[in-house]
Amino acid sequence: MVKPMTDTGRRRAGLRTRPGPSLADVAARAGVSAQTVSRVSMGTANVRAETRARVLAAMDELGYAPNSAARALRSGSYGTIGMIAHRLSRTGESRTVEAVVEAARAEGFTVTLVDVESPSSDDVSAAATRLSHQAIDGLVIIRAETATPATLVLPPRLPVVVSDSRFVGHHPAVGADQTAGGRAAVEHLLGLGHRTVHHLAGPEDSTPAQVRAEAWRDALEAAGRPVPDLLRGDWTADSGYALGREVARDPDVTAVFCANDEMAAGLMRALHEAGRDVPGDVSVVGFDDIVLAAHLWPPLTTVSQDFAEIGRALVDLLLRQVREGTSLADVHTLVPVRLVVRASTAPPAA
Amino acid sequence: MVKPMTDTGRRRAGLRTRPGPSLADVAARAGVSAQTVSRVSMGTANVRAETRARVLAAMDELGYAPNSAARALRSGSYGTIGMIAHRLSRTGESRTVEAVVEAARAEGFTVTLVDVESPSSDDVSAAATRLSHQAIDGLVIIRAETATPATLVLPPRLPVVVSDSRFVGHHPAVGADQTAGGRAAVEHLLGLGHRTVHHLAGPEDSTPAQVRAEAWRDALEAAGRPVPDLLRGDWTADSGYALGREVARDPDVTAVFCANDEMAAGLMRALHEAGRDVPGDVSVVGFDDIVLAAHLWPPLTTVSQDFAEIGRALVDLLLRQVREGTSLADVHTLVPVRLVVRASTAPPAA
DNA sequence: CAACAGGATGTTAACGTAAACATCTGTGGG
DNA sequence: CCCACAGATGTTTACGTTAACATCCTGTTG
Repeated sequence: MVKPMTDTGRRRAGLRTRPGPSLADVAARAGVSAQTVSRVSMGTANVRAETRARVLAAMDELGYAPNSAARALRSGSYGTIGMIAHRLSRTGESRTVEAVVEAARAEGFTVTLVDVESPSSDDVSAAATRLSHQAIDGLVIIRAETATPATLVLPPRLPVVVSDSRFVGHHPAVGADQTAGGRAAVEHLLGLGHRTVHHLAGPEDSTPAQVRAEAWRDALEAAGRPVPDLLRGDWTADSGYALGREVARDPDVTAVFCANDEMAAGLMRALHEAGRDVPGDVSVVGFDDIVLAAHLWPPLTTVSQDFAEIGRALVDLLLRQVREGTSLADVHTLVPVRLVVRASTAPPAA
Repeated sequence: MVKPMTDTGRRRAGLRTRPGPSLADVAARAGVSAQTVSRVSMGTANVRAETRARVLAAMDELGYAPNSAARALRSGSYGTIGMIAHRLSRTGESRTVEAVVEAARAEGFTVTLVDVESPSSDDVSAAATRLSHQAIDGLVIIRAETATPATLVLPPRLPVVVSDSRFVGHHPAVGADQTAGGRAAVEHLLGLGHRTVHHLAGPEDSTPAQVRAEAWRDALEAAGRPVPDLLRGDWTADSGYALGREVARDPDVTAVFCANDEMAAGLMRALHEAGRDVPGDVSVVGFDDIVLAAHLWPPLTTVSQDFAEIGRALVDLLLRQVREGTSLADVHTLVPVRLVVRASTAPPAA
């Protein structure tokens, strides 16, 4: 019986594969066995220098690239992390994505990205299932805002981390210390002499928005100050602008803590248009420290989150699970935040 | 000879695989052949409804998830696009990434992301090689700014698109019509009555920066206006601020076209600080239409790029190559831009 | 009633790789 | 001088899947 050839020409036509040369092709050209080529390809075992050179030359001539599917099938590891995000061009999201990609690269992993229409359990669950059909070793979920631990269904046996503290106890989580950030913002404004602080909040169904609002309320109550009605925004500068027009009409408002920088920008624009001075008439604090925060007018006092650290922590927590085969469901990493004081806050007018 | 078992227990220990049940396990449980399970899994061929139900039940009980490595090895397609980007939390980058992910999803593809330290040929080439070792069907390169067609080495046989018009003729490219955008910005300012327009440019080694600067120069020359010295920034708001302090001292400057919105924000801040009114004393135009552009003070007139369309075009061009096995090296898709006039531009003071 | 069509299902083989084991080569010590 | 040993290399096999082909069954039709 003829031994089946493995040369490049004989590939089946129907496959829309990209039919590069295989180990066997390189082996034939270099006059060695496929296993030796594999060893050179992985850079592992003992191969004579001259043999290695011959194999490398053959690889080069044939334009050999290892077939990752076969390699993964054989080795059981893909070198890839899956990541689910929602509206990933937003500041926090894109910076977290960047940080995770960066941290993953440092560990030799690449990142496969999926964005979901909505941060609901259904959409996130579906995305997770879809990703688990791809080649991934683990899964990072960025801010599954409206999903809950009870309704979020994840593929079995797949290591997961979530950047949402609500999932503590269900999945390992990493998050910025939003509570400390909110408290710091409020205390900074009270420390300047403001009687109380208003809050421009994010959407009701968002966990970070809830946490920041709670921190605001707690800090006011702890200081024995009156707690004004909360202003409900939706993260966008537009909503900040709309609510800012109301704020501008209310002379009682001297200090506003905004749940993110974009709403703060909208708010400040509304104040400018109404002829109210920032920080002369109204002090404004944001949250996120977006790139432009320092160059808004006036430069915005805000709470800075260390996205790089969050990314590293997410990847670290995930890869520990991937490598050890364990689950770290009860681990919760809290990354500190930092209040950056700029020119948008000042003592209230006498 | 005993037929080798394929049950879940007998897996080798050394492999850090995630040893889910296989087709064979499901088949055994459902009392059918592996092939039938495969058919159900793919949803393709004719399977009796009752059999299908039994197989689905077995899958469910065992928590079966298809092994994508094996599937890809067999079928030759991964359902994944590779993407290389630089500093991907920047506005243009993150919005392009989002658009590509979105467009890819619509085609049933996921996206594997790699960011590079620098947009140089070396780094991009290395990233491409690294990605080609991963499971990808094609490659999208976002703004390989300092790389050149001559020095950029890509894996053979891998379909590629580049969002950089310099690569036309070498690789299929998609880009916004930056020239038209720059021209529109300058003509808008001249149309308001300004004698000439200054330009705050991006870094020298960036193609988009070059193209925008060229468009600025051409538009001025076409109108027979003097061409002032170009102000060289680096995309950051900080550089815009630094150059803005000089601009603020020069009463001849009445109109500035900035190569991106962030530099425009820095510039406007410097003008505010110097007591120069925008647009009363100086008109400012940006480029990109970032989310905050409408809420800067004053709201920024800028050139809006259709990132969603760019993403769609990139994915379309790439998948056509993946599916047809052809290269479309000479295709160049130019996506139109749109000038958005807001409050940062006005006729010059009398 | 027999042959047949056509759908449902099973069997075989191969995708490219890497682990495990087998074999070969040269070297040094007894 | 021979054998033990170690390093280099080859051979075999299995990873989980799907294409191709083979087979089986059911109902229909001449």
